[in-house]
Amino acid sequence: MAEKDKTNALKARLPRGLVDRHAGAIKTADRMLSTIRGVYELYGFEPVETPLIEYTDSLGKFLPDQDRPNEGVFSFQDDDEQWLSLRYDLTAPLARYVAENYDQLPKPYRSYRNGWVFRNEKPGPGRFRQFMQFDADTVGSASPAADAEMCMMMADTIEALGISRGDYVIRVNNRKVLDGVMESIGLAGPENAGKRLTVLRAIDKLDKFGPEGVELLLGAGRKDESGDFTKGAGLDEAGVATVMKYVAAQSSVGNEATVESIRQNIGMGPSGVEGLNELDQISVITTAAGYSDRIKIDPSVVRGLEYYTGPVFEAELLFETVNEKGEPARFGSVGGGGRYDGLVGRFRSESIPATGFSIGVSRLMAALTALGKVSAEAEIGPVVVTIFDRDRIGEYQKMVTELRNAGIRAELYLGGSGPKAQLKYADKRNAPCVVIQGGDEKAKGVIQVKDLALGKQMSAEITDNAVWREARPAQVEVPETDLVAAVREILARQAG
RNA sequence: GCAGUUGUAGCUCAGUUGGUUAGAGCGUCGGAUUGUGGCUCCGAAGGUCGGCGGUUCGAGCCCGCCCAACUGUACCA
Repeated sequence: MAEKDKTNALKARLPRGLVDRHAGAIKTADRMLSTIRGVYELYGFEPVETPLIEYTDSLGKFLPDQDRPNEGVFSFQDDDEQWLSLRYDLTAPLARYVAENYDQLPKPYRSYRNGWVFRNEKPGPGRFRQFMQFDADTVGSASPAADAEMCMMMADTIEALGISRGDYVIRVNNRKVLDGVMESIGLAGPENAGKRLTVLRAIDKLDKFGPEGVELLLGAGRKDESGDFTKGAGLDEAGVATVMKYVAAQSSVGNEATVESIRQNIGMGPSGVEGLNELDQISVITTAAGYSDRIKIDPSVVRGLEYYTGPVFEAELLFETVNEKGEPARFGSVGGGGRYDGLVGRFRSESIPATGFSIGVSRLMAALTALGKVSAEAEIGPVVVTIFDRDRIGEYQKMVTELRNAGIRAELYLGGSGPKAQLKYADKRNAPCVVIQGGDEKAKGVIQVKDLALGKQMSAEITDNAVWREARPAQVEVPETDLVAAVREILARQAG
């Protein structure tokens, strides 16, 4: 049975839509999170954390049906048969938390939190089944000032992360205005709910397909590039014209002009007018605060279709980059949010207004990496102490401990290979230097310290291997007692 | 879900009208150099050709079904 049965070996594989994170990505993300946290704290928000698992009904999902219990969310049954789910966003759990602790919390309650969320959907480029969000919410304020603050905080956060003004925009709209447009084309009432949804989705596609695509989706339908056909909303000509006019209402002059243009061009009922008034107020507040160049009212913003009840907003990156394959890629939306006045109220007899937004940390990080705003380069590894005489392993460990006590990252080579492999290992670890003490050095009471970065530079000029080995480039011999000092010198040289 | 494309070594890919033992580059490991990361040279390991069935004297190649991945689209609470 000496031979391993390869055909039965377990295949190491990661489920689709999930990723492993290496050291560099973790450190980069930590720095980002800390930057975001700083902005939220500055605005006066305080942290709160809820678990990854909630009762399924708390998340707003009906009981999973028995055939496909995991449609959209990852769900499972507790031992008391109650359905639990992995959270798919941070808003629904917050609503549950606020409702459950309502009496103790200050109102309005302003909080932030970050964490992993899970969606059981088909993954795609920039779309994962586990990803991180960083949310902030104000619960208990119905004022458009709360919505305006969210927009401004989003803008500040994006800039704090190193994205320049002009490379992003916060687009703002209002669900009540969209409802008003629906009414004006005769799609009011419950019997038109399905059609309204189709129209809203068509509007939402403006930045993806352009006006032509939206027009097709409002009418008969649209064929995608694989030849598959998407059925349209089937509006009549007048309806299509009204919606297209609405979508085109965004003014380059300014937010007030955009609102005015909608007001003039689309006749809508009281709810739509209320929405426009809210947009006006947001516009006034953000302009007064000096944000009018970054926060734009945009009639085509729709956002997720379920729980938003008023203003909705979306942070979009405007620059283009190329992906690994050299194709042009846009990052698009990296965050969004809106007012959800009904969500907390589901748990209570009273209605509780709330507004908030969410930043897609994973996607934003991809964008920042592409922009070169975060370093993608490997971190400096530890100093590696090599082992040349196996029976003196205690002495090598002592050197490692000495370095650690001096506050220097260091490790003992723990593998079983020879000197060459040990140097290769140190190289792969991106070690700044290695410590070497063979029998010769031991006899003299000295050690060798080799600067790997400098050695790499010097190797470019040495073509003959015998010379390369003989020269022992970038290597210094010092008394054992000078170990820490010699290593420090190399670290200082590399840092400078 | 729907549509299209693609599945050959760890990775990127060749593989002729169906014809013997399926190849290359990179990577990995080892040696030249048993005490030194690079370069060079030499060598080795690594494959049920996505799976099952069919046609055929013979299938990586042809046919059918299935699976998976990718892209688009839909959905995204």
